[in-house]
Amino acid sequence: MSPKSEEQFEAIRQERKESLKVSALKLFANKGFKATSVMDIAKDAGVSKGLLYNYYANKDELVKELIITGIEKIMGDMNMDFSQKLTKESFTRMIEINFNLIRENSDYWKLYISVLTQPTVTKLVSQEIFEILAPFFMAVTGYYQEKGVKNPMAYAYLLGAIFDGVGIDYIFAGEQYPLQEIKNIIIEKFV
Amino acid sequence: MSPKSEEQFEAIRQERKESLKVSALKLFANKGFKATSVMDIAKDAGVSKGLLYNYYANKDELVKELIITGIEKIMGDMNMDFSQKLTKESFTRMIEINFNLIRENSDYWKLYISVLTQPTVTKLVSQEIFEILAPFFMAVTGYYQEKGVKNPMAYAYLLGAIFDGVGIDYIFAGEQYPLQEIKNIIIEKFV
DNA sequence: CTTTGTTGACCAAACGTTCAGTCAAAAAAT
DNA sequence: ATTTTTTGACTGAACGTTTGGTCAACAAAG
Repeated sequence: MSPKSEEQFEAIRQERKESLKVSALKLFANKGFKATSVMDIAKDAGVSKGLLYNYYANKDELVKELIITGIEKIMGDMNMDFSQKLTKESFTRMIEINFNLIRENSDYWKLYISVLTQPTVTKLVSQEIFEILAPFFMAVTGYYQEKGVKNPMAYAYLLGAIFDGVGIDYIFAGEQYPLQEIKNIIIEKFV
Repeated sequence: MSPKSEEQFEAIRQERKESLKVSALKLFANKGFKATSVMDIAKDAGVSKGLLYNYYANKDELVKELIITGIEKIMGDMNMDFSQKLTKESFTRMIEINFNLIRENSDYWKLYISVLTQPTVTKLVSQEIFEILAPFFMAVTGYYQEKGVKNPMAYAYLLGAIFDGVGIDYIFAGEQYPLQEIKNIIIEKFV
């Protein structure tokens, strides 16, 4: 019936979409959303400008998908079980994994931070980000509640802010930034 | 010799430049550098596009001046005397002033953060920012050295990261963000 | 008149987006 | 085997806008 099987076409499409996403992530993270043109992305992925519009309705939808799958990936890598309470050990492990992510997955971090900053992009995804991060936030709050601190929610907010701040400064300062030492201080003070 | 005294002209020029800076700051902070057009700025300031180029060589120079005078203003408002050692009291006061700045001067913060993020803009001012922040960083490091912690420099970096992270999250979350409570935790843990 | 602030029409370049048309590959027909 | 037909991924020229930046001309004021 058809010249190629649907599975073959699907495979080709997934490959191309992935290739476009890889290029777009790299460029958005290192040049910024507005500063990256659709042509830049297509060139980097080795395809024509038109093909990008076969796979994504527009530039906005592309960045939206990038951010959401990015955060989901990071949350997945963090490998936390939100259904049960955090222990000292799992909490420490979570912090350590997060610091590894900052170093190893810095492009995702750059994109995520630039989203928090650039209001044009924020509008597109703020609700989704909030929903994805909610369980994480709840778990951390629960941990501090258990610990009996005065203001568990503020602690959770603060920890999130620290991750954001360390990430942004690491991006800015580069390899010389003392990630290890800072991680140790945080574990000492906040576990 | 001149139809108006040089002082009069200078006053007019300073007024216009200031007006353009106010508009540019507002728009850069809330729309982003790339997303804000020169026309946007001129309209907001109530002047023509051409006049902007009478006062600033180009868009880059405008944002550069904004960022540098902005950080200098914040550092000035922080009112720290770097020539002498920080005490528990002055250190606490510094943290409190910084938190006030986050709330009261959020446009400067947004711009500063977006600079750290957007590589196009970063290149323009990274050296200057580094130089302006250096004394602050040294003083904080000295404080922790005096305190006898294991890694004073890492503490200074961490405190800087916390300011950045709290600032960015406050911008993102808005008025509901528990700035006060977080400030108290920081003072409790880091003074 | 001279000087200086100010304007807005103007420009080339770059932008996101569209779409008529091309092409290799596979199925169907011969 | 060979030819024909059908498919959908893929291209790139073209479109309408918008951009950062220029400049000749004008306004205002001594």
